[in-house]
Amino acid sequence: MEQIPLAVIVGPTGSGKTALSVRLAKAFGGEIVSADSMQIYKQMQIATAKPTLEEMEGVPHHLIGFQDCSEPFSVADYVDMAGKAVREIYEKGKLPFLVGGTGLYVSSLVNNVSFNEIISEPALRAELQKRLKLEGGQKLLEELREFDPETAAALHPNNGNRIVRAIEVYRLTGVSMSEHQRLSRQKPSPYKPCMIGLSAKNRQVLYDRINLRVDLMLKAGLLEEAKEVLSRPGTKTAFQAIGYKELKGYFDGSCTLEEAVETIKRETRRYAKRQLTWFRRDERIHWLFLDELEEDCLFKAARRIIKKELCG
RNA sequence: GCCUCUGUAGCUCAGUCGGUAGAGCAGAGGACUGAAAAUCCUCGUGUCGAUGGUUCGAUUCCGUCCGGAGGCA
Repeated sequence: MEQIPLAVIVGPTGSGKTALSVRLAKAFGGEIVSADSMQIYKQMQIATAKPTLEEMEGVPHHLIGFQDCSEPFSVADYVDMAGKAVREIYEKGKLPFLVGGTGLYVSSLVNNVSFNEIISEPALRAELQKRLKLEGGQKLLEELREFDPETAAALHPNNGNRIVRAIEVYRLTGVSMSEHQRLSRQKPSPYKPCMIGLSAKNRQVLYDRINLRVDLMLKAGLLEEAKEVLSRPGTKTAFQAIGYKELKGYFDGSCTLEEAVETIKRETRRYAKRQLTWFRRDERIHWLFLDELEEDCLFKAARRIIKKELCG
């Protein structure tokens, strides 16, 4: 089976993925498919650092700003949509670029995890959540152990969400979570990925960029955007975005603007750290460091890697 | 000039009735399959301001010096 070449650019927030990927896409005649769980929303621009039209420089971008905050969205939807987008780009004779910082989305697509059946039931989940609150994680974890010892062994009693989900899966399908995971990895990936990771050797360099970017977001009108987003209905998922919920305290007077901004910066830094943890374990990634190479060299190095792996 | 308080982890501070010390925050590492910017786990050695003295032994007691805060003049 013919494999679809796929250039993948990952890295923590604030590492400069957008600028680099646009430049690469122009050099290769490519199009960009975003792998970002928050840039999908229509109403969220500034806080998600969504690329503007100018920043896109005419390069077509997919899966950005198409979803309403009040509509649910999941990895399964993502893999489905992104897979289609990648194939279309490829069939047009262009090189698809997968660019983003949501590790789960990237790996699910690249490794072709299949989420075929619809297995989610809000009522059941709500019931399990209620039980989690009343009976505690330990109790549910022991229940899970009876039909899925493998997943139970990997979960901590405090990680309620995962326990609930694992029980939900079994109740709805009669198949355990661990078995589902095995089945979802059966099909070989149709992609031939070339993965590039953008980061900084010195963590502080990345943190300085993040702090600066948050300040710029404020100047760009983050407060107004936050008021607007917070006043509308939104799903739990959409409201997880960093940059809005942290400002609630300022709006209702329980903290100063300065304190709220510090929280945004700190949460963003922690998020970047978690992203690094996620990406570091993928050995296919070629890492480039923005505090080691000038922007031009970074671009050339990335171009060389992609040429070698995808065009050679 | 005198008096009082104070100096302990990156920060804020506990504490050791003399046997070289621990919380919160910050930070670091990790996990991750339908909420993932979420959720969760693990991690604390630092000339206890400097220097003399007492002591088997001082971060702890005493003296001196150097920072910092306040009070009286």
